[in-house]
Amino acid sequence: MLLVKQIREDIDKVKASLLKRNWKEENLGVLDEILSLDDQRKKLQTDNDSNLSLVNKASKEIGMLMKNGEKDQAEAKKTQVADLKATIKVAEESMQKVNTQLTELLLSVPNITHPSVPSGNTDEDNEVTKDWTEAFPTLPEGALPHWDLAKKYNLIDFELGVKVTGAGFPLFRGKGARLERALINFFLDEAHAAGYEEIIPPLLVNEDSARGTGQLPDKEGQMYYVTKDDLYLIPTAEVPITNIYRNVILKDQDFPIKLTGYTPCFRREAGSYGSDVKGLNRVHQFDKVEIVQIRKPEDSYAVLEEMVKHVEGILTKLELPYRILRLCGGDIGFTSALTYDFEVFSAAQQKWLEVSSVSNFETFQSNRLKCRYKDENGKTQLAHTLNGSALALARIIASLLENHQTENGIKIPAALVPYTKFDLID
RNA sequence: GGAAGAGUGGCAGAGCUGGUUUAAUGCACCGGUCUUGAAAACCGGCGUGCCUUCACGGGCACCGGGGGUUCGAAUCCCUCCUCUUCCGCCA
Repeated sequence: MLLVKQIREDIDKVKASLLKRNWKEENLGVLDEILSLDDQRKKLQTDNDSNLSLVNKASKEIGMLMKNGEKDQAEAKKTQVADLKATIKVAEESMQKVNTQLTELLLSVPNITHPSVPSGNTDEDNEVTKDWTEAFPTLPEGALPHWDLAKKYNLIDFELGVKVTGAGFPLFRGKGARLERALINFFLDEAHAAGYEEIIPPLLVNEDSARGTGQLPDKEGQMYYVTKDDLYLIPTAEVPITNIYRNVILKDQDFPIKLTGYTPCFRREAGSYGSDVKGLNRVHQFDKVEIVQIRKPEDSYAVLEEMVKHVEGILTKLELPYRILRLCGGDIGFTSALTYDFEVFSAAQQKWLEVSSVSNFETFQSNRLKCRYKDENGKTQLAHTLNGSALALARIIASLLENHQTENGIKIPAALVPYTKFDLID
């Protein structure tokens, strides 16, 4: 959520950013509406505060009068106060109305994009910031997509997942399960080596947490919700891990904050049926290792690059051909200021598959979270939050299987063998 | 799941028979005096959000969350949450 201050200080910048996100010119009026509502809010508060002040003074006087036994005067004061309170009640109702409206509008405005974000409408307008220049893997005759490979080698049983739970809940078995577990450990070790503290968070979160990272109110339908206990299944480890810092004021020595965590992720994916749902491309439950950083604003963009390098390192060790995209205004997420997507080329499907997304949210998320720090002048400032998948398991398994298939079976990359304890799936 | 007790500022801890409490006091922390330096001692500062002011400053709200009673609530009432202890159940 943007601060009103951000809009007030440079409304043209915000407008330009919205246009880059392909907002229609006529919808930009929401910004002026926000400023006008904020003005109303200030006016109402100023007036109401002075009335409250009068009530406080009068109450003290009544106390004194009562003590001195001057009952009549005290009663007279009381009726005065009653009038004030009637006024206050009305004022507070309109304040609440204005505040609700203001929040609602603020929630509808996406983050200000970084100047480097290219304009564009669709994923075709994303900027390739690092392309794959080497040769793509050459696969044997009759190379298969991962869903066929998974079946052939008995790694993933989608039908059993359907039987036990339903569509989109894959069941891993045998070497498939062991490969999954190996990747989790490999990713966590990589993150640990890069200085991230490992967290095993709860997999269900309360409403405050879902609100803190912005899943509520807008993405409500994407989360599984346990009505009986009023809890949400996490769609990503970002939610519980980032919420560690909800309502926190950090000190200088708390930085840098670098956290990683493995969790299963649960997504209802409502409304997305029909597109790219085959195999592991889109599932309701998948494993992911997430990296999260909370940093001071002056560091956040260098940190974003560092996180990109981290993901690159992993993909290199997995011997997967990848490219990096800087998402354009039309494709970048609502909450992000700058996002890099990683895509792995699947030689079997002959297409690029998205495997990771690394973003800087600047203060957009921390404003909602109320995650702040004291700067060198002792002033409280919003921190910057960043996160990225490092990596999402399901799609990495898919690309590993597809790219490393040989006539004899699927070759496990050398870096992963210490984790799998086998070097070939056959 | 049942019973009892408790939730106060970074921590500890008073206030909780409603009205000089602007939330005492101690510790921690920051600045200063003293000192060659440090410690001690002394002096001052020391929560968050919002409104207002060029500024100094002033105002409002917040004592687990929400609601209520009252002219006035940390203090009384309702409700929810959390923690502690005991009982029950259980990996």
